[in-house]
Amino acid sequence: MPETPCAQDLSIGQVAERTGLSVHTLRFYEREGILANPVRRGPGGRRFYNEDDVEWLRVCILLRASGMPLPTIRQYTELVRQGSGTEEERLTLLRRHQEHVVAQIEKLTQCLDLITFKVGVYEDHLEQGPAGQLCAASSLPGNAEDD
Amino acid sequence: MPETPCAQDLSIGQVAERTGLSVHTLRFYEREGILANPVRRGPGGRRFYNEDDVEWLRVCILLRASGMPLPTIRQYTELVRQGSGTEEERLTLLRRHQEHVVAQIEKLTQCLDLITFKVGVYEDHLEQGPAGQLCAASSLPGNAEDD
DNA sequence: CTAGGTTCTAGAGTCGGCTCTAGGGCAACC
DNA sequence: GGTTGCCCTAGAGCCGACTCTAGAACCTAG
Repeated sequence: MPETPCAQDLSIGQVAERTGLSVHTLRFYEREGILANPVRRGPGGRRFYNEDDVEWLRVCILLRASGMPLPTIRQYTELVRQGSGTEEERLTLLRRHQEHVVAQIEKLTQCLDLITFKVGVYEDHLEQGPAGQLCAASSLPGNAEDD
Repeated sequence: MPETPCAQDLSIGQVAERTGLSVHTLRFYEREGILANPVRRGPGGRRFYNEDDVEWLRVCILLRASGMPLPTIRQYTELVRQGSGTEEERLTLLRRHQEHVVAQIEKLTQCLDLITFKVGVYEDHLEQGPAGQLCAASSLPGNAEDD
């Protein structure tokens, strides 16, 4: 049922601009059930969004950015769509993801430590023997890496 | 030129065990040029690895885990294979990745903040109205999310 | 001597997450 | 009335990183 678009309605292109997603991705997300409210359609079947949709998308983008897979986002979206009564489940889902993100940060911090260590090693190495290979045997055996 | 395997040589299966990669992935990584030294072959064309290879793989796994794409790992591997003289390039590559990881951690920390906030909101909500929906209008309009 | 386990190669398949194409509609401007 | 520009659908294509299959060789134990 195509409604008359009102002032604050946004076209898919405008939403793309505001969210940084492509129009392709917006349609794709819709197919994937990632939109909290069903998209209204204007004449000619054109989608209309509002600011709430944009807000919701921003949340989804953030969830994606933190590694939540689309199926999980859909699950969360469905819970929200079902309205009150699903709060506990939403909480559970968010908590699980929270743990996931914490774990990711820990892992990355670990990696960062090693990378930073390696960077340090190379910096020292380049400071000490800047031009040629003065001390040839210092770090040869294949990988100077392994310590 | 199949060499005689010596005591510390490891089969692909043993390396898989030690690294947590599958044998498939090990062969795949080899094809992708991710191994610092060329894999030696025993009779029947069987691969033999040593502890250094395992160490190198562990580094690669860590780089992967921190989001370095395989082509970049290959690039790094090639620099290492080329030996001394490429230290500056390796440093540049590692520094770039370092920045990347730092940015990732920042992003994730941002996401975590929002998720934690949301978790808090739901916790409060569930504490206040635990059983039924006593305060029906408190968070209805589609997404209780948008603030 | 056979059965089971490990390995080999080349190449196909999978999965997640987009991204793009073809083919068409509608509206506005020149 | 043609051109430009945004929009539509259905479906194909792509990319990264694996993951698996088929068919065959080898080694070891029973």
